[in-house]
Amino acid sequence: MAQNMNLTTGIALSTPSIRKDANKNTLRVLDAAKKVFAKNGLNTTVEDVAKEANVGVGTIYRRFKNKYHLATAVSMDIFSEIYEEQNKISLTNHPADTKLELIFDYFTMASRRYGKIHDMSLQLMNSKEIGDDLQQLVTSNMKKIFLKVIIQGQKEGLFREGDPEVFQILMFNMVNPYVVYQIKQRIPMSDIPSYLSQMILKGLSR
Amino acid sequence: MAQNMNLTTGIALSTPSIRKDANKNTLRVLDAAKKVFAKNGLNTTVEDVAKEANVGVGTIYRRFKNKYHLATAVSMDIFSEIYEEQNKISLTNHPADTKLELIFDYFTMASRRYGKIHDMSLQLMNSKEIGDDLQQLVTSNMKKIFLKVIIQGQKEGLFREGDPEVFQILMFNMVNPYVVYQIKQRIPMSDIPSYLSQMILKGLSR
Amino acid sequence: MAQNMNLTTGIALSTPSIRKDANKNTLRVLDAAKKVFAKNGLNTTVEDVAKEANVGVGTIYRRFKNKYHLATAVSMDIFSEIYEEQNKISLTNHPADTKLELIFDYFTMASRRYGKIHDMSLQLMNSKEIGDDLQQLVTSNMKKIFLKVIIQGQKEGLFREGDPEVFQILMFNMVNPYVVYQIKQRIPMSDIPSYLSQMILKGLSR
Amino acid sequence: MAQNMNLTTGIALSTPSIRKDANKNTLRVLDAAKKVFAKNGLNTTVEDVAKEANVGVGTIYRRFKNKYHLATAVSMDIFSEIYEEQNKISLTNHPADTKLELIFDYFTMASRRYGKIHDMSLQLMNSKEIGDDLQQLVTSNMKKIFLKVIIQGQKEGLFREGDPEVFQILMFNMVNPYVVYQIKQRIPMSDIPSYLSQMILKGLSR
DNA sequence: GATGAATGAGAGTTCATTCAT
DNA sequence: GATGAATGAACTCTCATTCAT
Repeated sequence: MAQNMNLTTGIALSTPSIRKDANKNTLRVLDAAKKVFAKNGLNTTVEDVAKEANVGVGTIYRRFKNKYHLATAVSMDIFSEIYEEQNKISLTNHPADTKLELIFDYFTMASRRYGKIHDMSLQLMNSKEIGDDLQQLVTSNMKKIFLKVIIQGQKEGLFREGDPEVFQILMFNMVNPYVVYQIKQRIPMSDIPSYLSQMILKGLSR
Repeated sequence: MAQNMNLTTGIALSTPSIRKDANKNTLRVLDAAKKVFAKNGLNTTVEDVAKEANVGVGTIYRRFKNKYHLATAVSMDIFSEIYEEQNKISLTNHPADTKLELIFDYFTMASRRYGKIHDMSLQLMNSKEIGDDLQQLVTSNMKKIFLKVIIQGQKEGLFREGDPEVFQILMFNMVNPYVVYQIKQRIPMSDIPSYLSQMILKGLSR
Repeated sequence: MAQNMNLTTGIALSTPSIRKDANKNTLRVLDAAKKVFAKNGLNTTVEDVAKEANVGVGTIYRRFKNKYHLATAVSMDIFSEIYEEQNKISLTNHPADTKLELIFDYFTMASRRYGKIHDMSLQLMNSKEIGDDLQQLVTSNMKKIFLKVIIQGQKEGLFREGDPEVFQILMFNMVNPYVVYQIKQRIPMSDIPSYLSQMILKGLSR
Repeated sequence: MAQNMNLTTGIALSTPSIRKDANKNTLRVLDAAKKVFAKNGLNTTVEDVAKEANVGVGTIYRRFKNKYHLATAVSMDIFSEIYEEQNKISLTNHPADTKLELIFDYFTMASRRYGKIHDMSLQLMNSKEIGDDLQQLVTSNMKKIFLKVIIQGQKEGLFREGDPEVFQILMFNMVNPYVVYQIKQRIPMSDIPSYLSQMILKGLSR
């Protein structure tokens, strides 16, 4: 339980989703925060969130220890969402390369939809003090999916040998807001996932 | 060739001065800024830089219009350094794949050495208002090298077809501080470049 | 009879005083600001005001967008007060010359009592960007009273012909802190209003 | 000598004009300062003046003790200029009312031409610490002319009785930048002096 | 529990003045 | 004498966090 203790007021999470057992106000705050963080990243002020959520700032601080915990919760919420979708994909019967293609397709879209949150999450994850829970979620859960598919691909003879964890890191980081932002100025959004997955699939191929 | 050879680029952003001692001070500020930005990224305060440089804050503002201009100058300085090295590599007679390997080797090392500056630079480049000069340097110069090598590789039949600019974006972003930070917790630093370049070379191969 | 009495029960202003529906703390800030601005004019620092009001600077910025808005509020508050008194006078049945005498009497006293605020207000009013509200109050309301009385006097045959607006400007500016400051070094304060009004009444007489 | 010691480096002034005996650089600074103070008032920075004068800031500080002494010198220079002209007028054979008209004519024009300097001068004169020299010039010299003409007028039976000094103060303050600024939005510049002098002549008349 | 006013540390920036060259 | 780089106190303004109601 301790390991999955969430960031708010100690509600244990049995799964990555913070939304379960969350009280109504927590959800309002979370959704509002998602909106404003997507727009402004970590520069968002707590008051902005409060306004968007139609609650007082005090309410936010009752639910979340501080601004960074809130930001982390938002990140976790979104990554949970992505995780669940990707998990579904990983459980299908497709070959590894198809799975990766689908996974990237979804990831790219999400990365775009959530604006500066992806970026923000990376910042949080790399700031030792507060990034642990997020680290946990992404590492333990999300990355496991990438890993599973990579290993599957290696077994299927589709991907070359090499440390699957490192491959996973490369892939995970290949789709980031900067990449999406820059590529979309060259080619249509809809083509981005295919470029990405081809690059990765080729990169992994023997 | 000396450590300060390439500082001209960063200095271009500063208020030029006829006096030798003034420029010397600009270098002191720039070097100090490099140090503290590497450690703290954009969260660095101007006073931190001043302390590190043993100058008053006013001196910094005499040289650089504001904090972001200073940060940009630092970024440009470092990217210039990287650029020059990569340019040398690109001018050799190696085949495209070897060149990329060497380029990534150097890039990875630099990315690691300069800590949060790489990250900071990405932030700056993607913040329209202040990132223009940096954009310019990286886009016009550095990326051109990637581009040249990619096109060379395509001509040599080593790399597959596709928009070279997009490939270049993918490659450019593939080596970033998060990747390096995470990978180095799995494998020895010295192995990172080879993983990266293999991934990319494969990714580009026909 | 308290200082604020007339603000709640007095004649309604079309440009309302900020004191209405202002909460307790806003009034504390406003009163403190009045005190220190009277002493130091626009050189006053926000922290000075905060200290005098026994509140944090943040409180001031919560109430007033910036220092100039605060200064404007102070000016408006004082001019509102003066306006109300002058308005009362203008509504009496006295002949125009008597009215002017009374109006100037009050104006002179107020100008003296509020020290550098009168001067500050002039500065604010003539600084296009921030002086609009103040401009509005003074122009639309206060000056109208002068105007009304001047026109009345012209009708009564007491004052000579000429653009009443220009007369009004001359009168409005004739009573200013510099004048009062200098005259009071020559003659007793109590004699100042009579000198002023005689000068003006003569100046207007046919 | 002490009484007329000027503000710069102790050069004694035999007349109100600071320009006499002033070295070349002092004049350059003075003229530059006149230009920028006219535009920006006391907000002008010393560096602005230095740039306009094409000298270093150090040179300014060699010539003038500090910024306020420079501002005072500028004010004195301009008032000296006005003084000299008014003095000429006062020495003619016109009756007092004509003289006043001419004096005001010139004063109004000068007030307009020198932009924010008039305002600045008033500020300086009323700031006990630094305004003494200026006070001196204006009081001892300039105001004497007003005074002389007023007394002449009283003798000629043109003006009513009353403390001439107070009249002089009223007149001196009646022409100020705010008045001119506001009136010129109502009537043509060329009409302003006549309005002013009529107001004053009437105001003084018996 | 909810609110949002109050707090005040802290950041960026300016500029009068000094002083080494 | 002249220069202008350096200084740092001072100022404005922001915003995460607290706490009385």
